[in-house]
Amino acid sequence: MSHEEFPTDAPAVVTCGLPYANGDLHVGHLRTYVGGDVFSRALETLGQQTAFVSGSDMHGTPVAVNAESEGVSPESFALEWHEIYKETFPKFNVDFDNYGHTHDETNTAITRSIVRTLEQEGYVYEKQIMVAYDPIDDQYLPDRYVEGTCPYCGEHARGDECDEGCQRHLEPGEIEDPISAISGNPAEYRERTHKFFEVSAFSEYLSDFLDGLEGTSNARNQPREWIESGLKDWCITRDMDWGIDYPGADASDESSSDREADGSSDLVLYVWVDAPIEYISSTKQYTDRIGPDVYDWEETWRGDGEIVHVIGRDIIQHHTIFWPAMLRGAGYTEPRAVMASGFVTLGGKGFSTSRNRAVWAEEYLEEGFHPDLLRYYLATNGGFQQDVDFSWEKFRDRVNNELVGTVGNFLYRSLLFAHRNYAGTPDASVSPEVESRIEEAIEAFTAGVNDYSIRDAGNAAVRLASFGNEYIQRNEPWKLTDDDPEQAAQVIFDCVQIAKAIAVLFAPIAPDRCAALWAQLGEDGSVHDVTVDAALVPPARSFDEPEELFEKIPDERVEELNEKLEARVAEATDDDTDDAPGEETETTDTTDMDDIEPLTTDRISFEEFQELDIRVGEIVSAAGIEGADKLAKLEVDIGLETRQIVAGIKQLHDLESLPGTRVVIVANLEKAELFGVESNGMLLAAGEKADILTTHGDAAPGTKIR
RNA sequence: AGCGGGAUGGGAUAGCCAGGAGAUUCCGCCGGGCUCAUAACCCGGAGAUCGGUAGUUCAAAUCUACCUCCCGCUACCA
Repeated sequence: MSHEEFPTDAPAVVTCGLPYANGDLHVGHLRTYVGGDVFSRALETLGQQTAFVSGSDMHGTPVAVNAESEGVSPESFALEWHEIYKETFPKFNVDFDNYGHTHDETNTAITRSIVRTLEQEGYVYEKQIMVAYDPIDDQYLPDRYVEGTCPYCGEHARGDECDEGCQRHLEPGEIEDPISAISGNPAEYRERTHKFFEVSAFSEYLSDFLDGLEGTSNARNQPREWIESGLKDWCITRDMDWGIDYPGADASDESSSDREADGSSDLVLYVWVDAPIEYISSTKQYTDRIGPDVYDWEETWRGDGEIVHVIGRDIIQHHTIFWPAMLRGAGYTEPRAVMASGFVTLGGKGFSTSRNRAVWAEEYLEEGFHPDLLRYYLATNGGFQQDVDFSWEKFRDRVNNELVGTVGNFLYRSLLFAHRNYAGTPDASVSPEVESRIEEAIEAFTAGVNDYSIRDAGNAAVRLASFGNEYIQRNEPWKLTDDDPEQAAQVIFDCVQIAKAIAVLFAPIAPDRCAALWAQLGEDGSVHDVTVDAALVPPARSFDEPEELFEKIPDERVEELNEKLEARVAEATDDDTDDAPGEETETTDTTDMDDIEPLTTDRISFEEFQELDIRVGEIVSAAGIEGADKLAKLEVDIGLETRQIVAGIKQLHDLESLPGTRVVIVANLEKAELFGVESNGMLLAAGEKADILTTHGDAAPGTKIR
């Protein structure tokens, strides 16, 4: 299916993946929201009627568990985060037309209505499954509420997946020796009736849907595997209180009070059912607020709307399989595009919230940086689906060279010249050369939007500014004011026209700075209310002395920020060396086996050596990691605790003979995830053959090596 | 392991989907210019056989196959 180019006559909605209400936002998260905001603003600049919505994702086991551990209700726990998000986004000029949350009345009502429709259409069936239950606290234990032993590898595992061991996803009822994660009570299994959504019925539809899906290619390609290998039906209910109650079979259920009625009484909907529905609900709330004559949510979601989902690439499947199947089954409009962003790395490595290795949203602002700078960086640093690396150095370079040097400088030099010599725009009209160059920029901008490339759209303005610098330089108006005043006026008029075009075309990326520029140009109204045509409308006659739009970031600031970050990481790392391990993993390589090569000439200090916590350990168990050629998972007793360590020794040793072997490990190496298995330390071994180091005597496990 | 995304001058990135003059932009480097401008800006130059191998083609960074190395995903985590 091919789509008409933007702008179309239909209303569009741009949605951002819902932030999950249980933690702070960092620069990595911001990428998706900035991306969505830029895209929706750009659509509007093209003249497309657009709603931009999102909301907080309030439900789910993690919220319930975290709330429990803090001793507050899930609702107030999630609402607290919701309020924070709601306040944070505008600070980055991410201006949703509506920002709701999944627990509000609108979402509850629409969710129930959709689920009922799916039932009526015959897409939902019941099935008995085993669910863990805490008989002492009289509580069912879905997902992460239960812990126990993995039936496959014998590791300690969470109810939903073997998070420490083999990484398998566990079906409810599979885990052995279940205990409650909340109370610690031993749990038992009970047979429960759950609801399943017949996703498998949609495989043909979804396959066609993907063929016509626009956006980034990863969103189109990644889910194909699932369809080709056969879609599984989807359990859409959970045994818990926190969530949207599963709508009763009869149409008469109103609130959530009647939950003891029948077999499905305690069931709430799985969070991934009501989360995307918030896109619809949020749009409806927008309509409710401004009136259907301005924006009609039903035309969008039940008519011919242009639905664009902006998400992180980790939730592609939800938006390209489950969600369109639900929409289809319930008779809603299918999405036109899914834009799945790549991740943001920090200095080449993954963000790690537990190690505090992150640049937090609040922190960025507290450091005094303008939000538009970060927007520019995130939006234009690479293709949307590509990973983007953030570092203060790169940030400084791009701000100083591109925003200050190219864009800011062009605007300032032109407008200052215009103001000084003409008190505004000189009397002239745009030259053919500049007019066509601006038209070119508009085309590039439009093409960028239609390619779902916010980078291209953003660069259109920067390129135009670059042309402006070249143009003013080439024409040297400062020489012409005396020799050829008419020509000087012409050149400066052109420059002001370019400045105005930049204001229009760059506004999606830098809304605040472009609004300031617009005002500086003496234009009426808001730059956010105009469309691309305004770029060629003659500029206002008079304006005041301009101000510099962007400021340079001094090198010292970068050093300072890097030091702060390092110090913080060091502190966080120290903290968890000797106690609770953090949950987050880091993408680092521990597989680098030394070749027999030259000696390193760089010397390290004794202090640096002492930072290594090297210990004697004893292998308790060893097993190959399924699917991996070289990796083996080891349990190593290091006295104080038993560590899981992944080592590249699978084919080099007889794993069965390893238990009992005394080994040497680095205990404070940062954690890594190898082949999906967490490695908490490093086994020392020599050379390509991985000759395992041991001790000569019989030092006990845990003995420190120095 | 399967699947997805990468591998392009010193660094970072574009192009590839719609194959065609030895390739974009930013930084860095060398040389020059300008002085309106936030030591900014403009011009010129050096520098890449576009991860490897084999194909298709008159023609491949761009298509196909295989391979290597990174990153990610793999459904009842959100």
